[in-house]
Amino acid sequence: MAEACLGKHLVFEDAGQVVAGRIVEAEAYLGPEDRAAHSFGGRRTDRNEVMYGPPGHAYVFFIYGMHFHMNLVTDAPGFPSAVLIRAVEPLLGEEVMRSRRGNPKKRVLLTNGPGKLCQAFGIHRDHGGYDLCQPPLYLADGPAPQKIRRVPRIGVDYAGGWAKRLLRFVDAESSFLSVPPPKPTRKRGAVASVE
DNA sequence: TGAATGATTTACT
DNA sequence: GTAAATCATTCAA
Repeated sequence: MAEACLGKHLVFEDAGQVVAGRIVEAEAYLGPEDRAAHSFGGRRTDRNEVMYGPPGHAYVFFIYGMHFHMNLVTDAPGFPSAVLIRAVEPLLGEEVMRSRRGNPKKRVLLTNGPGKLCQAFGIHRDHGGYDLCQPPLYLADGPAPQKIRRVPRIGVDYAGGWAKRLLRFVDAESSFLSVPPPKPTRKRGAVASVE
């Protein structure tokens, strides 16, 4: 599921401005069993409520007092799994992104991180729960990456054994990744078939 | 009612 | 490389 998100185009129409990006990095969060997920333990709260709803919706949350993250709810109602969008490549509205991000010198700094891309897209708390199948926030088909790499997730070391799981999917050829892949290993698959 | 913490980013040493 | 910024949500009392 998370793998299928790579290459898709994330489009957001807001205030007459249209911004779009190609997803190059995503992480899977697997419901009640995943210690790194907000839905761990089956706790159903106001914040993660949307993860328990139908798939295809946006789960946006505020973290660290200053950043937003965007997820795609991926599983059936009642099972809280989601895919975190960690990085995209700018396609449309790059100037809008640039102004929102404070005119960074390097184009890559616009969207190479979860908090960065949300700021660039202008996504915030109020967009949580949006249906991603229709405007103003939606996904469109795009070319799949030629080389997809599975690597451990980022920033979830506290998750015990789950931190080692290869639940992060990246476009190996993209230069917009939030963190460069650890090793140029070419071996993939052969790990937990969880998705 | 109060304290702890996080799916991060940025700046500074 | 290390530390600070900063607040909604969560856990404890």
